[in-house]
Amino acid sequence: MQLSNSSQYAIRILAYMADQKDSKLMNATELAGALYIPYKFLTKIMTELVKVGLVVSIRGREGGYKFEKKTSEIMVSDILDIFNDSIKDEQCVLGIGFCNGLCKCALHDQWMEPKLLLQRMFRESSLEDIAGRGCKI
Amino acid sequence: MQLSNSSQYAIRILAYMADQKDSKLMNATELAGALYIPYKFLTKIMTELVKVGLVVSIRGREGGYKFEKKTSEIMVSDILDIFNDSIKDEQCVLGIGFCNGLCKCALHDQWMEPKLLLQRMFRESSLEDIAGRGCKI
DNA sequence: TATTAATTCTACCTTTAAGTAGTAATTATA
DNA sequence: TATAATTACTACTTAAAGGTAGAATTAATA
Repeated sequence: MQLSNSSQYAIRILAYMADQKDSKLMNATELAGALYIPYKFLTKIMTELVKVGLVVSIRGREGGYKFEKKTSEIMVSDILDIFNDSIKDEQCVLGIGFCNGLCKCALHDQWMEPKLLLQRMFRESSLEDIAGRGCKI
Repeated sequence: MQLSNSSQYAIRILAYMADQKDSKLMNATELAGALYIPYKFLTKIMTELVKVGLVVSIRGREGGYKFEKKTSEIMVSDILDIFNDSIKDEQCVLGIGFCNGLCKCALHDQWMEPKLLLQRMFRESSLEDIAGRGCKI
């Protein structure tokens, strides 16, 4: 019952970037060092984020990453979607494909409330919202 | 963001068993057939459940499985614990080892509410409670 | 006692997530 | 233009989850 490492890392990276006062370019070495994420794994994740258009990368010397979209427009749920890690409506907590009102799983009703809360939390929290919360790791 | 297959299967198996009116012995073939779970994988899971004392097994002809404890005393959280799938207090949603009041992750506060709901749901739902809910799959 | 139907054990196979390594491509700057 | 610093690409390795196969063990019953 947890997020994948990729999602966790991605959220931490983006929240860290969003927290930088000036929207300066940040490079992989810096991010990996600050966030204790394996460098090579971090660059792999960043490349994903570039591909989906959340951030842009500047290659070459003095290069790095910066946001493509405004941090107020990037929701945590967007990040989870990239790594197939979201909580969609169709997903049954017990893995039953056709769990719905007619034929539902044994936990369907109890699951509904926390599920809705989770969905809301992920969908309504933007990077701007969460940046700067807690410690910077 | 989901339970492991083992946990999902185990919950479905035990809920199904709990739903049988007479607490008769149920064998692996029957359970696998009814619940569309691979037979060999099901027996592997059942052996786990026997080892931790949730069910007893009767070997040999006319054998099968039945509950060791009362279904009102088996909580869903007990099942999740077996497969290292629970939502413990220490677990940070972003995987930070020391996420707590002093140094917390960016999602700490938002995560708190759904987390508590999930914990409560798992901890307070017994097999007796959920048996017979929804369809029998 | 032999047979049969059941669980259990051991070992293996497959797939996926997680992480690593090396090199190519790019670009600012000296 | 050469160099150094950066991201991107390709391919590999490792570990864990998920699942399979077959033989051993157990016990009821004919």
